[in-house]
Amino acid sequence: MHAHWISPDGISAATVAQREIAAAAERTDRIGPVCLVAGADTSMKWRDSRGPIHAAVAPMAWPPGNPIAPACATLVPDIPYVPGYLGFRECPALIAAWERLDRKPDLVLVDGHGISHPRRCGIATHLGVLLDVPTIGCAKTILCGKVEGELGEAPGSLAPLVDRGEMVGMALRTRARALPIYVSTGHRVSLPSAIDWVTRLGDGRRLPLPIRMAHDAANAARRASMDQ
DNA sequence: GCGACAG
DNA sequence: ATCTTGTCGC
Repeated sequence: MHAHWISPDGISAATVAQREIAAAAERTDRIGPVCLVAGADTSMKWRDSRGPIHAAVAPMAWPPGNPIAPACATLVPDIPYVPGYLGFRECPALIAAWERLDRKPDLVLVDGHGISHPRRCGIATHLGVLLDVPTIGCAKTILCGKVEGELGEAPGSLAPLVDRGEMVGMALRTRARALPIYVSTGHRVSLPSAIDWVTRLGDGRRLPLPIRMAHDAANAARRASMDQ
């Protein structure tokens, strides 16, 4: 692990780091028993790309059981949002939240892409490699590639997401009459397993439950810090 | 050079 | 990502 995987010195160093992280990422299953599965997301003020980032990691017992408190952290990012480099902006805050957890989750669903990224290094892959934890990417829109064929209308329908001849993820219809989400391998989880987990963790909404819990917790942290 | 561009 | 209320439809 290298310092420039977290804070590279400039855009070209960041690009080099992403290629190294992508090479270190594992696309096959290396998951232990899953007792705790988490969602990870961030929240920030409107039109304030340099303002503080509020990150949350929200664990849930698996199989579902007693509620578990999410962990949050707030950090001012070094860089504004640049498409393709989200991991450098948001991973530090997410890692700070992760370190506040009493029990570390066995699997993390991240809001954003895994390997469905121009250099196969989306935020789910970035975070997974930095923490050496199994991760899955769940994105609401495409960053690169295109959906091959027609996606069915029924919940559970799948269609490959292909970039430069490589299948990098799947479009998944999680809910009737809703746009699909794009599921990809982050780290240490195969694509079929990723689809299985996202399906199992779905509860009739577009995004899987752990990601929504993290989204809500990050928003609550931001609001608490704002009106005060 | 042009267009596209997660959160 | 985020602002903001109601309103319409299943």
